[in-house]
Amino acid sequence: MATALALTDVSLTKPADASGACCAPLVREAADLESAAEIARVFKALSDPTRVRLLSVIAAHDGGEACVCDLTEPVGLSQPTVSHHLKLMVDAGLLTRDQRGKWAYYSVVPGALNRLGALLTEATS
Amino acid sequence: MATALALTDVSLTKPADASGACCAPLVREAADLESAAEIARVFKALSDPTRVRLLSVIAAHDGGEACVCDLTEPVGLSQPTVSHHLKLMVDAGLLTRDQRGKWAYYSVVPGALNRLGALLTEATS
DNA sequence: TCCTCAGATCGAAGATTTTCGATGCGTGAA
DNA sequence: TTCACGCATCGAAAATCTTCGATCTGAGGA
Repeated sequence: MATALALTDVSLTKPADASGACCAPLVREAADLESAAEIARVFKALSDPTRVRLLSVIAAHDGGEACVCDLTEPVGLSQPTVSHHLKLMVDAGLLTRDQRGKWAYYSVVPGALNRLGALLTEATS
Repeated sequence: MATALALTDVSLTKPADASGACCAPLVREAADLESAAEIARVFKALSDPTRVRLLSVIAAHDGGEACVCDLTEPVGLSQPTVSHHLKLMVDAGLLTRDQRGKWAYYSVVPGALNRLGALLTEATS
């Protein structure tokens, strides 16, 4: 299985300029099996309170990035658990990991949340 | 516990016209424990491929609504399983249920997906 | 080289989810 | 009233997820 199914894959599955330009991709037509699974995988990355907090803390952190040591205390979980959640979000294409020296810095993938939100939001203003 | 935590609750938690008007609510500041749990609960409703398909099929169906008998065949699962998934989405505030005669018609809550998408999308065009 | 530290990985325990067949409930028709 | 139908609910089995302590790896300093 592919380990790095980024959000770009989801948006590429259903071009925004398809037939009807009325609704959000999810609403426009019945999603096929494959794209439904891709979409669900990304939403699953945000389906846990701990991961929502991690994403939020990272984004609000200084410079838009944070290392694991910055994250264990805010969420009150062990280091292996935090590492596990971060890996899930990296695999989902929501976060990137950058190793600098002894530290691993995580940051939100630019545009990832926007692309995910566009799946849900109608095109009509 | 409250069974009907609709999406409106989520958006009310963090008013869009807060301090900084730069980013999406999720990114603006560290989400507290309570709102993170609320947000995750709604995303969890979309974290299963079957539920993504159900939502999509319902929205694309004639009149924007569908009964359970219309949904079992597209997703290829048993009637109790489909009923279970639909109940989860109703509880999450994504669907409404309308019983008419012997049939129960499900439809997407107007604006629910838009509000959810607004959580992810930056305010700046 | 050796030690320390940050973080990933490895089992494993417990909780949650997904799914089904069986059954109960309410509606409308006979 | 009785029957058939649509759907919800009820266990229960299997799969998946969350979490942890223990351990491994890799980088930097002494």
